[in-house]
Amino acid sequence: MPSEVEGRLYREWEESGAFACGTAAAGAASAVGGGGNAQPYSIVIPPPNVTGSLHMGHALNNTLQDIMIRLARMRGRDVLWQPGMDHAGIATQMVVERMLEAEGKSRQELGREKFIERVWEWKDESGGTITGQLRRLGASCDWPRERFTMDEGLSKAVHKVFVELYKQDLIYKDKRLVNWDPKLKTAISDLEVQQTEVAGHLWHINYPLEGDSGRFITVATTRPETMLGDTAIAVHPGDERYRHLVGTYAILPLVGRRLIIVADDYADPKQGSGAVKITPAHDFNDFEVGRRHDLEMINVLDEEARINENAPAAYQGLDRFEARKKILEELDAQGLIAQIDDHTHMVPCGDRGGVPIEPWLTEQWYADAETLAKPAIEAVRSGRTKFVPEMWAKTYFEWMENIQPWCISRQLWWGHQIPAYYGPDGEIFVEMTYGEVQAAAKAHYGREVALVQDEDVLDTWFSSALWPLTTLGWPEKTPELERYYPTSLLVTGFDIIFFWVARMMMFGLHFHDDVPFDTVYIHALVRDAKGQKMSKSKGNIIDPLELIEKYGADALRFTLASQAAQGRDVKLSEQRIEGNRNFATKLWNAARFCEMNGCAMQPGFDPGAVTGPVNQWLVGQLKAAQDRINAGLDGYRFNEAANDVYHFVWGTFCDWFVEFSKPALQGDDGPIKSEAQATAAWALDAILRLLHPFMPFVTEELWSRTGQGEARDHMLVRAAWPDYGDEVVNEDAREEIEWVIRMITEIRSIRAEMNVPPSAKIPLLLAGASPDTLARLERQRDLIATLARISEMGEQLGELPSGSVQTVVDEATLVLPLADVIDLDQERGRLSKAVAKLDDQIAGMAKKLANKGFTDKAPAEVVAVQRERMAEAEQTRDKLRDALSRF
RNA sequence: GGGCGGUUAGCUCAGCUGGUAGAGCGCCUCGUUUACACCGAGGAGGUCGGCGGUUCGAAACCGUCACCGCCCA
Repeated sequence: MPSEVEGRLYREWEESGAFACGTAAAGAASAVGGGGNAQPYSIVIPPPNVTGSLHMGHALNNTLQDIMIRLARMRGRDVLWQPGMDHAGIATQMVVERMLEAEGKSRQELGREKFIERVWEWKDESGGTITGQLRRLGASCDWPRERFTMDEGLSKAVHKVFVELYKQDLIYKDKRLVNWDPKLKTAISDLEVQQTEVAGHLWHINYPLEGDSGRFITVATTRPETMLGDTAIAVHPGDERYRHLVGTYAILPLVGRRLIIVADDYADPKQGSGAVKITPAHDFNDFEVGRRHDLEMINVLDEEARINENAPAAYQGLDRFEARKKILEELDAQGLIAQIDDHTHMVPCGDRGGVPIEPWLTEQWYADAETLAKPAIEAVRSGRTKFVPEMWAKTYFEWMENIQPWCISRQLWWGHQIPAYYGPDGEIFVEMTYGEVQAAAKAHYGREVALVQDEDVLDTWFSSALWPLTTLGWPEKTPELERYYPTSLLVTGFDIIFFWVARMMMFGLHFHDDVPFDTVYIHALVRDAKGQKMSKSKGNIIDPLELIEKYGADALRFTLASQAAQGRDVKLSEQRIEGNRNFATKLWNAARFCEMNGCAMQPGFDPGAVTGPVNQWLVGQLKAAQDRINAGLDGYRFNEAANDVYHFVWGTFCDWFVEFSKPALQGDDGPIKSEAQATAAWALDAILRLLHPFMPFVTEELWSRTGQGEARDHMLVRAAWPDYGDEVVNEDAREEIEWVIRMITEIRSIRAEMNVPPSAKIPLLLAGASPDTLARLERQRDLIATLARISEMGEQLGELPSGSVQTVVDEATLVLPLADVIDLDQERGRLSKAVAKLDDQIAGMAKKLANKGFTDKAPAEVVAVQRERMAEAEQTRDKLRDALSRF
């Protein structure tokens, strides 16, 4: 479908208010007794970064959300899909800084205020990119409700949350080691640190023992430069080699500081020499050792990870890696390097800046995650919020139960500035308004004093943690909050369970006393066709917009949905998208066929009242497909639902029903023809509905084109989801048509194997057929004749003609007199092969049935089915053997 | 080191609560017919990673090993 059509349809949807919450589907309204009482169904979008553009992960994520949203809308629910964007502190600031850099400027030159203005300009400029792209994908968000994490209302909510948590002692300031990104010059949380494997070295360094310069204690390190901050050496308390040294001192080379040798469990006797240097200000483990032994903490790095004034002058100002080099040279010159091993180890790197982070001693703001996590853990344990697939709950628990204090301050400019003010002596004042801050300060000091606001901003995730609340208007008691919270579903990737899902759970429960969502559906990663993670450096990024351009949004959506099996990554190949584009084309052509044959929707058409077996069969098949699609979507098994609709449309409707109906449709006017037309139109209509959540564009376009005569009074997006009950199913028709399909398939197979030219019509005779079968044959002879290219057909009485090909369908033997075309040897081979195969099967089944354990213990119906199958197989085998014996 | 996934047709993967395997693509053969060659018909192709166990019965459940991947240290 050309993209202009998609664009036009999207505009029509949007302009008609089809995506607005607060109204139930027009078509479904009657079914639920009026839109006003419709049950709410809500999803908040994972807010994309303002500077972002649509990547494959977004495409998958939003396709799945849109499928559920459109489904709910058609089911008559009052649907809200809440859109919006995230200010994405670090990421956005980096983008703008890079732009400044290109202009030869820096943010420091610009100053904070001007810089933020600049970021807002950039936000206004690029912020609409991704929402435009989401529209291209077909995402049916309630756009007028779009929010941004730095909107006034949302910022006020963030402020309120900070103040309340502060007053509840759940936010506090602390001086401890943080993950410091020396490139971005900010603290980051544990989650933003990525462990990267690096092939490095393990240097064994001799530290002279005090008072005995000829003797050494050897320590091993991967980071020699940190030795400048060493304040102790630790050995294991049980380590006999060093017991006598505990409490004595070593001398730090290059610096000359006395290092006490302490006994601590942290030292692993099996690791290296068993003695480990302790740098409390630059290593998380050493920090703990330092606390236990009351060691001095010497910070030797500045904010850009250069050696600072606490180190010997020779090293000051050197970058950490230059310092390492120089230190090693110097140690080597002094003969203090005992050994160098190649050593592969993990180096912590900032996920944004990409450079190794430094554990650095600074004062930062922390949230007491442990306290906040408790109710959030309980809510998942008790099932108030369910994870799908369930496995992810384990991941959630694992992290939540070992949660660390959450560092929420960032040394950035773009974000929510921390609403804490400092008095002249550093006293902290945190209040809702500046007036209250001033009042509190005055009360504290007894006079007006100058106050300074904290320079730092909050972690981006602090505000997105409030997303389900704030987008609905919290802290105001809005009708939306009342109606749509808790939301029905959250759809997101596993990579942000910790960053986002967990924190929304904490804040939702803490501030609104309820979980933010009923169900959390976690989808997989989209990889390339080879299963590789897509990344810029690998150059294997597939751009969803290019694919949409090339194959249409429907094809991309359908492909993503059909590949979204739970618990497995999506491997996206263009070939598959092409195949699904073909599927859309197939549907288009089928609709065209219906149109050409005058298939128009009949007002008041009752699918349960059709009389033709083909029509009855189709109705039943559609109802079965509807049930499977419902089951798939209700269980979030998108792949199953997609495959079910695919097979119904292509396999059942196009391949069989359309072919079956051709004689009627192309025949004379009359009740048979008009029922075929009405049934086809009805089925196509139901197909458009069932397929709409997956392929909204092509279905909407066809819907508008198939309204013949009678104008559609609403668009498909607002139509009712099919909901047929068992009363439309006709079992007799199903059996009869399935038999016809078996007959045709069998004859076609024989024809192909016997190389009967497709143009040749051949006669068909049935031997040993029951009266029921003969009656069926009579009723369905036209279908069989047309689709299997049969000239004449009838019952075979008496002796079977020689030189005929025989095969078996149920109890009947099909006799195809093909004396002139068959190759006797070939036919003999075919029959023997078939007989041998059946013999094998029969032997297996006989063995099973002879097993007393099976007949006694297996459920009766399983045994019965087995007996039946065996009898059928035997019957078929005997008939084929009989045919073989005639050669 | 701890945890979690995966291993099924040439490729990519389905197979939900155990009853002897499916799809798409690819491949081979054929192609009459005004919906569609982005198509139709037919076909080939699998000891369901190895071993052991539970069971009347295991691709599915349990154990174990091998290999691959992810997360956390």
